[in-house]
Parts: sequence; C-alpha cells; structure tokens
Amino acid sequence: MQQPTVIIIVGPTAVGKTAAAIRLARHLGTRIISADSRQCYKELDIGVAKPTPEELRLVPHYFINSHSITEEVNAATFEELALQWTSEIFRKSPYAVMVGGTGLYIRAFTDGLDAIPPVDQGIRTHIRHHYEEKGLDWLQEEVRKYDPDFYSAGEILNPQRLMRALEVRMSTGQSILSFRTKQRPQRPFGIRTIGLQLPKGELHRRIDQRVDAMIRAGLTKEVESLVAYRSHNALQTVGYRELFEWMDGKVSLESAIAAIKTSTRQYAKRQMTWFHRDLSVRWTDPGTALETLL
RNA sequence: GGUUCCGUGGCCGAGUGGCUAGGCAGAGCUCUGCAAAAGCUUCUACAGCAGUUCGAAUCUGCUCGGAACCU
Repeated sequence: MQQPTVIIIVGPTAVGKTAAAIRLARHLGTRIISADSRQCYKELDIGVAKPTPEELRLVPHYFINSHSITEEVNAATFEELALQWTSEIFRKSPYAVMVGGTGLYIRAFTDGLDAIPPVDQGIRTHIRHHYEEKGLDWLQEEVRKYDPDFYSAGEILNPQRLMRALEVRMSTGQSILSFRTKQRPQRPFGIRTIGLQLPKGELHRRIDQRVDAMIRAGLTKEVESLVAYRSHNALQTVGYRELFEWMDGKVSLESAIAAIKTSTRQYAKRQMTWFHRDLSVRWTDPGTALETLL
C-alpha cells in the first residue's frame, strides 16, 4: 500500500502559490494546510493576500482565519496543529497539500522542533522589558553570565536569539543548547516539496500589482481598524507597519505604498534564500500543472 | 551682465589638507518557539581640467552645471 504523502508547495510571496495549491488539491480531491504565519489571523485580511472566500469554499483550508492576533502563534504551534490536520486528512485521502511561504513553519513540520519546555511568561516579559530599557549590551552581558556556551557559539548580535537563549536558561535552568538533540523525527508519511519561482523582474511586477490592488481593495481602512493592536506581533507585518507610519503622519501615502513594495521584494528575496537552500525542493514555474510532477 | 552660494556613490547626507563617515535602495547570506521577524556581509564617490603641496573631496584658478539676489 502506498504511503500517504504531503505535497508541500513553497515559493516567494506573490508567485502564485495559492492558486496552484487549489488546483492541485482539487485534482487530488484533498484539503490544504496553509503554512503562512500571517494568514492564520482572522483579523488580517487584505494585506496578507489570503485565499478568497470563493477559493476557500472550493477547497477546505486549515490555518486560515484559525487564530486571533491576540493569541500567541509560533512554529511549535504550527508543527503540532499541522501534524494533527495531516492525520485527519489522511483518513480520507492519500494526499495532503501544504502551501505557504513561512520557511521555519514548514521546517518545523517536516523536521520537527526540539522539545523545549514552555517558558515562564513572567520571565519572558521581564527580559523583553529589560532589553528595551537597557539595550543589547545588557542582553549580551546577561547571556554571557548565565549561558556562556551560547554566548560563545550563538548569534550575539541578534537580540531575538539572545532573548530566547536567556529566557530558556532562566525558565529551565538549562542552556538552550542542551535541548538540541540533532535527531530528526521520522514522519509517518512521505513528503514532496515543489518550489514555484518566476524570473525576478516578473515577480517584482506581480508584487507591485498586488500591492496596488490591496490599496484599491481598502487596505488603508483595514489598517486603520487595527491601530489598537499595532504593537502585537501579528501586526509586525509588511503592509501594516508601513501604513501605521503613514497614519502617524511620518510619510505620505505614496511613499508608504512604495515602501510596502520594497519590503515585499525584500521579503520575497529572503524566502528564496531560505527555500533554495533546501535541495529536496523541485522547482518549477507557477503555470505548471503540479500533478504532472508527482 | 554682475554678486553670492552650491556641485560627494542610484538616492539622502557628514566631512574642510593625510585616518573606510553614516543611512536608504541594490547584491549576497544566516536562521530551532514573535520568522511577513531578527541579524550578518558587501559594490558604486568626491562635476571636469590645470595648479599649489611630500600629500587635495578639502586650498587656488579656469570651465561646465544648478540656485538665489541685484541690474
């Protein structure tokens, strides 16, 4: 009997992943798990380029509108949920389709994350506050004091990594390095990854058009309605950040829109860097009928 | 026509005799619980010509280009 298989579609933003995934899922008669760290939020809509309601009706999607921006969602959350959803889908179909641009989430799903005990929220908040007040020097000093191994091996210029190392050390009493098992769990299903890409010029054109379309669709209104939540992590998002700046009167709408386009191109580039490194990805262009690649 | 000021890399911008300004954009990259995040590396200069000087983006002259004011 054939092993059930997850077909993962990756690629930069605006390349056409959503449409390709829907075509494939319909062809296979299965469902889609979105692997997108922003489309899961029900409050975010225009700016995150979700599938349309019609598309969602065509194929059931998981991890779309499934969470609130007030909830904490991260790669571990995704790993756990996606594994549940996969086995749910496999009860009815030998295939599941996963599509998205969040490389870390996809890796968490395919390769697993090391089991690190949950971090005490008080400790986390404490560290964040101190960092904001005292800066990187303080953070480096703390890490050097409490987790010298990480200090000498880790990214000491990256505040996020330092804070993570410190909060794990403070919560568990152990270095984050001690949790790194280097063991990849064996998933009970096969995985095929297909990468979608376009020539850079063409992708950039699509990005520009999509941003203009978002503005026409009322992105400024959507952003205005979310001001109260602007400090939430979910709002640290291309399209929203730039328009908050505009609302603050710091930039004109025109330059905010230009900034969204630039940020989106930079994001697309980071995605390509991430996915190109994965040599198991089979690359094609978004026009290809993906079922022919299986 | 005259006077004054200005001309720095794709853009912004500091420097005023010797020492890589910096930022943005671009290019390349990193990635184990906020990842549309965070971080790292990196290219392109001193408008042109001549002169002074051991040494000029910096001083002098001329040329070109721009701005302001005067006539």
